[in-house]
Amino acid sequence: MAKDNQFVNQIADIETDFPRWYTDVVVKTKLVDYGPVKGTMVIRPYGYAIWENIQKELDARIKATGHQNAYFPLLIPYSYMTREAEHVEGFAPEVAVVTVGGGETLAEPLVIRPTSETIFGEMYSKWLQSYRDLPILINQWANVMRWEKTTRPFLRTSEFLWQEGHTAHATEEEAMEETMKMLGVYKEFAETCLAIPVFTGRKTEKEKFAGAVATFGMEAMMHDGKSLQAGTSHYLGQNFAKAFDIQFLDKDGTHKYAYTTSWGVSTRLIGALIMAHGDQRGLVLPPVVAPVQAILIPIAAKKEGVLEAVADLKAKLLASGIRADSDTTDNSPGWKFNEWEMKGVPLRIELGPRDIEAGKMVLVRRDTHEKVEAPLENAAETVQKLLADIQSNLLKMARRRKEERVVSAENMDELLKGVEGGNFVKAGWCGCRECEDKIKEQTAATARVLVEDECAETCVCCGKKAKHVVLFARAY
RNA sequence: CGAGGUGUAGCGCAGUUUGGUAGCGCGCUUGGUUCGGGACCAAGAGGUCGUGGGUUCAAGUCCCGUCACCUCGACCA
Repeated sequence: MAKDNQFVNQIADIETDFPRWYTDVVVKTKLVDYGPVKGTMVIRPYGYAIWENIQKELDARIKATGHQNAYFPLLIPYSYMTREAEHVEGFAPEVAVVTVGGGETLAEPLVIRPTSETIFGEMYSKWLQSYRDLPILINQWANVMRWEKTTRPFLRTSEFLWQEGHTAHATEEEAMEETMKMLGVYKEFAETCLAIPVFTGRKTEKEKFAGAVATFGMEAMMHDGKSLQAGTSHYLGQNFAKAFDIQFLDKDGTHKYAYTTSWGVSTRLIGALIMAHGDQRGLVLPPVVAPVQAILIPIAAKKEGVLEAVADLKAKLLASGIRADSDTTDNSPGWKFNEWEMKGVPLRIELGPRDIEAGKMVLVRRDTHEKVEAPLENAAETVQKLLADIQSNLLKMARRRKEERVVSAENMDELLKGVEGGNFVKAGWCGCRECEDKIKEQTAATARVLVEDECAETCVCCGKKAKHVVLFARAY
């Protein structure tokens, strides 16, 4: 028991000190380390492997919906930023600007992209001639930089990795369809791969992307009941088309502005993963994106045949596509159990002399801590099945939490009580900015998304007739 | 940008009140014994005390400046 406490003390308490728990976990599990420049992070191999798995799964979905990958430049002429009024207003305060190159002051300053609508817009206006050229469906995987005031690894860093899709369409309907389609892709991806159920919906004017006509977001509930915006999809209308002259000659012989969209998810998803599934022992990674799906721990490794059996089993698992690894260091088994649990590996396999003699292995699930024995024969199938079960169980548990922690509020007291209890709160809203601001001021909760197909009588704040039902929550 | 906090060995910290040869735990290296929930023994390596100046016979410690990072707020994927 004493040793148990010693272990627990290595990470802050998840219930009472969640922020500290988060930073403890990301650093101790070697997902990330702080960079020398404020707000920057080094994504270490273990963390980057998660990102690669996210990329692999999401990229396949982006391509399956007809998009192609490309790469646009990091540096954007400052003047591009100023062409769309709302866009520059939103992003100017947080761009990093390059003013010197090769030792000389530049004629025009360059911004390090905070997002790429402007340079995509500029290029699309060059490339687009005819309605036959539409739609243009391009995605890029890139880094972007935003000079954030306060930062936390994965959740908010000055530089982060993401994918940004930028599309151009002939009609409003098509562009809107694209916007919703990609929001749907994100939702399916989050649930299937990350085991994170999400709320999706339209954002309020205040929370909208700078320069968009409408922004749709997906919000995920974290362990502490706060919300994390895990992805967004924007319908840009003709705002950027007009600012960048993205025109085409239509069938009817007239020039028309295109309708554009943009959508993105970032390395913040890794933060979502950590905060949605983690527990007191550390990370809990869904098998689909876990860098190591099964960790093999030899017991009494120096006894004859143990290491050979471990290597043998590992090879078998690898051969059937399971991301298996073995820990053959000199640390004690107990040390390894705790270490790999903290690192969130979905499945641990113990193999010792007694098991080998009996032709079996011991399997321990990270999600339930359930310990089972299984024959070494057909080990790969057993492991595959367990991994699939862990994946679906994580989603099930997250879904249950998500459903249990949505409450309704009729007035400000109920709204405050709701969010203080770590809930998402549904409430009526009159639609005015004053009420939205007042709610934030009094409850620290913001409008996450507008809820469709639900009605409310009155605004939770002013009591006037409600226009929308809004999902309120405190957010990261 | 506002409010707090912290900079001493790879990591976590003590030492600063009251100035007097740089310490502890973990980790690391070597050898040995161990191994089914964070093992143990022995011997080692490792620090211009964030940085610049000042006071002093003497500064990790006192004074002035400065930089960085962390946390919390206002802004954001």
